[in-house]
Amino acid sequence: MKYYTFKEYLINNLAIENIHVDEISDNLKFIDVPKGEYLLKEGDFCSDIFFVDKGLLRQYSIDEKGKEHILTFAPETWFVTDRESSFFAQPTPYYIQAVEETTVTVIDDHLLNMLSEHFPSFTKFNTQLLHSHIRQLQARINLLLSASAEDRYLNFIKIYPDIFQRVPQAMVASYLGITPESLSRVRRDLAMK
Amino acid sequence: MKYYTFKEYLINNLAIENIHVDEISDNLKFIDVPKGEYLLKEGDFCSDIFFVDKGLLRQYSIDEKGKEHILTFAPETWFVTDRESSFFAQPTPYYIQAVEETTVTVIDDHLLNMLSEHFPSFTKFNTQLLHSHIRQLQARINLLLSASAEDRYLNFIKIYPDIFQRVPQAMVASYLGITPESLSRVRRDLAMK
DNA sequence: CGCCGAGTTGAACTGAATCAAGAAACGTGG
DNA sequence: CCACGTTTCTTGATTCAGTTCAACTCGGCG
Repeated sequence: MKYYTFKEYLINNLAIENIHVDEISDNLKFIDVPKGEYLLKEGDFCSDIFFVDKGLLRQYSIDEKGKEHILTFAPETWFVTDRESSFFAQPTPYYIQAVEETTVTVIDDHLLNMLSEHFPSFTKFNTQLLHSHIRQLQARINLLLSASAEDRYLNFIKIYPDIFQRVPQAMVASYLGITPESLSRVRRDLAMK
Repeated sequence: MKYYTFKEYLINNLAIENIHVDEISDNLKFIDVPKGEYLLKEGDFCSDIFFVDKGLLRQYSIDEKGKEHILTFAPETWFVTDRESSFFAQPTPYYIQAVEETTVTVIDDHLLNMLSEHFPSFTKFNTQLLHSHIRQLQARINLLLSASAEDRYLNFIKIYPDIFQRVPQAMVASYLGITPESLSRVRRDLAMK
């Protein structure tokens, strides 16, 4: 499978000339995150945005009973961050962990400013990304408010069929807000129909 | 109680001189929404942002079974919108309705551009608003994934004590993702403790 | 006075959680 | 390439939080 690098992503989405992107290429920082390792832990502050070049991350929290709750899966060409933590000077309540061995491009404040200054379209693009994120979060809240475990599962495999193949089933359950046992039963019951 | 107008809101948040804000004041459009009336209905497209000057709005969806699910309460100084619908050229799945008689300032694309051009700080402010929205949505998802009806209720009255006083209890239940009956019982049980 | 909408209460029901035990799949080293 | 231990998934029995449906109370208002 071929994935976009961050550079290619910029070219495709911002209508920026290859040659101009090269100017920033030298400034790109990458991080390699081995499977199971963390990019961010509860209590950290994060002002960077991470672009996933290869691999798969998950963002999750741990409640008082020690249960994990997955907020986001981030496969290739996705962004993850908890910029909110540094925006509001409050430590993040989330972990960001590599589900598979993962490589990310680090977009720090310096690079962010640089992109905004060099490419007028970038700010607009960034705003659009935020709107898209909001829409997705709202849709998920709506689903959590209205749909059964089964419906949420069906919705998940429809929207993220690839992710379902790449993560343990228990993580999907955690994303859906149900137990691994329940997800197993939901799947069995669907298979029998 | 004294509320900000949109103008005052700008002055307070953007460090803009009063005199400059006057320049845009003439361009402001207001809408009066009587109690129970709609600002937006399922299937509409919305590129405007609404700033609530006075009153209280709710944004909600209706599922296949006819049940309402409240996504947002927007009291004074809050923004509501489903700009996402016009951003992505998909009709909104949500209704925006006045819970009380409400007055909003309409921030349309024209005004938005004007604000961005005149006030460099506006774009940054706008981005920050979006981030704040994201943080709030994530926190809510996290709560829906991890907390019981009782915990969600306690969290709600802690964060929005004023809203709880202003809307029918059934709407709070709908926001929390439980039935009115369940909320009534949760409250009774808490009162007995 | 009587109606009406909002909230409460009760009893039966149900979807999903919990706890505990097995089965299958997986990868690592011999 | 097999054998073993670990992790992942499934299944069953039981419990529980929250739903459903129906009846009732209360306060406001014509």
